[in-house]
Amino acid sequence: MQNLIVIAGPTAVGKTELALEIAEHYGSEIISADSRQVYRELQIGTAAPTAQQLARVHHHLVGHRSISEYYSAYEFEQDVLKLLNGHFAKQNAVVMTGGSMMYIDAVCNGIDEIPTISDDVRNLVWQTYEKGGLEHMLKMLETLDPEFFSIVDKHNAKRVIHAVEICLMAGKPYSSLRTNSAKERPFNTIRIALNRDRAELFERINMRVDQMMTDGLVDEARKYYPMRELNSLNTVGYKELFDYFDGNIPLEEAVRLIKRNTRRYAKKQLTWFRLKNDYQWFEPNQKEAIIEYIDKSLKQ
RNA sequence: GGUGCCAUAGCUCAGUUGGUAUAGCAAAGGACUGAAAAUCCUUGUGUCCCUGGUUCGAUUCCCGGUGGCACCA
Repeated sequence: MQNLIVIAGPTAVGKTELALEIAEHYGSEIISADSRQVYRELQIGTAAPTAQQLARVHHHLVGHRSISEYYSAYEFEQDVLKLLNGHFAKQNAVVMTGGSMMYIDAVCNGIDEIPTISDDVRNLVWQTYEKGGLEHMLKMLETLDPEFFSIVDKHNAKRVIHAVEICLMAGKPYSSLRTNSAKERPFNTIRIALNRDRAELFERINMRVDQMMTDGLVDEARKYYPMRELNSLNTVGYKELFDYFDGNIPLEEAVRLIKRNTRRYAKKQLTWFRLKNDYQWFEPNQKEAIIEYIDKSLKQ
């Protein structure tokens, strides 16, 4: 049986290096589960694997899209399933590592089938939102899908708007498409999450941001500044620098905010992985224990 | 050594005419099913430097310490 070894954890915890070692140990390649490293233009700010690391182990789903392309958890799920059925079909163990919570979830548990929103519908709904505001969107949703309306976070415009989009696109209520159940997978998943002392983690984050700055993050961000409206650029490390380019904040303030927002992101990841209590937790330096755990969990 | 000022949350600080207390920054907890590094919600975390005194009651007033800063020697 195929085994998918998932190595999750907060940003900057040390996933990349450990995943390389685990992959080398099992003679596997690596599937990256990172919603920003998929964009080939974003190298420095996403801490994408270096040429050296890529040479050590072959990586998949890194830099395979352009920032102008649409990509989502669903596409990621499809891409991974395709790899597992094709390229990795004969492999007993495959390593997947990254910090994108929903992407990992889409692969491990599946994601409900809903229609992809067309540009027409998306534009229409957003124009409606801009004109009528959140109040109006809530009213629309209440009519289109009273069931989802009753449970949606009514402060979260993005969720409300998306639900309306889905209803309009599908021609039926979003809630009718929600299965609330995990998909059966033909492979066994072994889920490992990495963590370390929080002060130490935050220190690593701060230092990594400083390193990104000396590696030329400002130049990288400036190159894509004209395209800042793209969703792919609504990303920590870039959006703060765009504010700096706008003249709204000094550079050192942008750097401070990048560090803070990265720390907050790490905290959010920890919350997610912790509450999905099917992860086995380790410190990144417990390589031997991790391998022992994997060996024990591998299914033939 | 002398004089003055200061000591409150992790940091910078407000305040209490005596009834155990603010803010900002930082932080903590949580939600999440096709844009998720996105988006959204909640939360003040405290020997008010220490000892003693006055008082029903002291973080607040007084004495004495301790530490810091400034000035004078």
